[in-house]
Amino acid sequence: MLDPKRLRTDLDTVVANLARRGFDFPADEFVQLEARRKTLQQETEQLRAQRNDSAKAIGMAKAKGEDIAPLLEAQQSAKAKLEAHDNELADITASLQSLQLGVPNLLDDSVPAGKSEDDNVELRTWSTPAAFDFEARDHVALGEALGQLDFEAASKVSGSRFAVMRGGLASLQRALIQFMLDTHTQQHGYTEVYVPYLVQPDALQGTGQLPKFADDLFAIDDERQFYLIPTAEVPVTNMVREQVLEAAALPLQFVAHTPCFRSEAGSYGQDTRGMIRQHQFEKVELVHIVPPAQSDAALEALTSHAEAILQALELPYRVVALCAGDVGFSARKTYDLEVWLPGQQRYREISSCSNCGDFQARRMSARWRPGNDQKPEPLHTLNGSGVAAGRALIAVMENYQNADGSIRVPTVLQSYLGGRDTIVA
RNA sequence: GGAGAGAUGGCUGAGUGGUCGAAAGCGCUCCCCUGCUAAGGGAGUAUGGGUUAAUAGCCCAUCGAGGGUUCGAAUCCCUCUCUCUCCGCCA
Repeated sequence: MLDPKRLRTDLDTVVANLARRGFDFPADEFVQLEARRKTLQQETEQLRAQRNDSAKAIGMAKAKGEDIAPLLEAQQSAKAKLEAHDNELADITASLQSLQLGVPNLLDDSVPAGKSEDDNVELRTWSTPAAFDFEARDHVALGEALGQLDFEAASKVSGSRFAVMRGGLASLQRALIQFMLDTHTQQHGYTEVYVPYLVQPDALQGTGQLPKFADDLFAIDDERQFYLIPTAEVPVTNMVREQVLEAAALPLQFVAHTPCFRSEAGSYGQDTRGMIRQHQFEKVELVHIVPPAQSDAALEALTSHAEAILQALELPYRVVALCAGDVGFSARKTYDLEVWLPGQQRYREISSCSNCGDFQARRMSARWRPGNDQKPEPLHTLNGSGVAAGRALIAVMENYQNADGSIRVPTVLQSYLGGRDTIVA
């Protein structure tokens, strides 16, 4: 949610900023609603003040034993008027609210111009893709040849966009997750958290998935309103909702491993081969909760923490700055890490690191107190994958493949697999 | 799943229809007094919104949430949520 004060006082700048994303802010509608809200709210509050005064007067008159009948009569007529005002104000407020909940975050000035992912800007690359003296296979061919990746079994159980893994591959994914968690907690100062995988609508509204992106989510068919989390960002960031944190308690850095569930509606035909795009995948997520002045630096730090994982795994990758048209709804700036996949001969997203500024904090009312005598202010929130385990597994398979179809285990993972250095059929 | 109790400001805890946004205590902040690691006196100390140059005033809202009754609700009624205790069940 954008700062409502800014929307009122600095609308032109806001509209121009949102236009960079290709978002057309309904300025006329907003100004009209806002003007109506203002007068209506003032009138309503005035009526209420009058009612309060009269009620007090009635109480005092009654205490003195005076006749209160005429006073009561006057109150009756004022009551209907107040009620009408109340109702209209509630309508206007609801309209304004839903308008505002659908508006994406403002972009940071450093976000490059552009419309789609084709306009993203490569910032740096790390390492160079290895040359194979045989034809590199993709993870599907490798996994099926190993007999450890089974899409047929998965589709029998759950349909398309699911995978079953067995043996070495299943263990390898677990090792990756374990390694990532250990690295972030032991070397990068994160606190590991375990969180619910089912969340309520308020949490999703807090991080920005709702109300606009309900189609991307899996809702539980139950009288209780649960959704499966699309990312750990949702439960982890919402841990600070409706709180006022003391300055001394900040910054917070959390890491969580969770499965993620995405409906992938609207991605028909995209990445249908293999497990690049699944309804269910494992991810290690990093979340920072910081004072506003620190969020720019925190984004760089968080990104470097995700990079450290790929470096330790010796996977070639590049860092791109998302362009204006590609930055997500809640973010004001995003870096993507893209890992090299020999099977596809291209870089694919494996981590997305975003600074959401105060956008999510406003939605969930997560605040901090800058100083003893100061009022609470919205915090800044950041999140990033550190990294997506399913895609990390694919990257390891494809980059570490041998001519015979076996897969070498990256050095840092070997201790997690009982010293094993190769995955074989 | 069954039975019961509860939810008030940073904390403890009063308050069952009328100057209650809320006593008191604790904590915290500032000032005064005091020559000393103490005590005493005074003032202040919630959040959101509106208005405003203003985190100065003033106004509105908020006593778990949402409805209702009433001229008036922390107080009465209804629904829901959560917490605690006991029993049952389970990982």
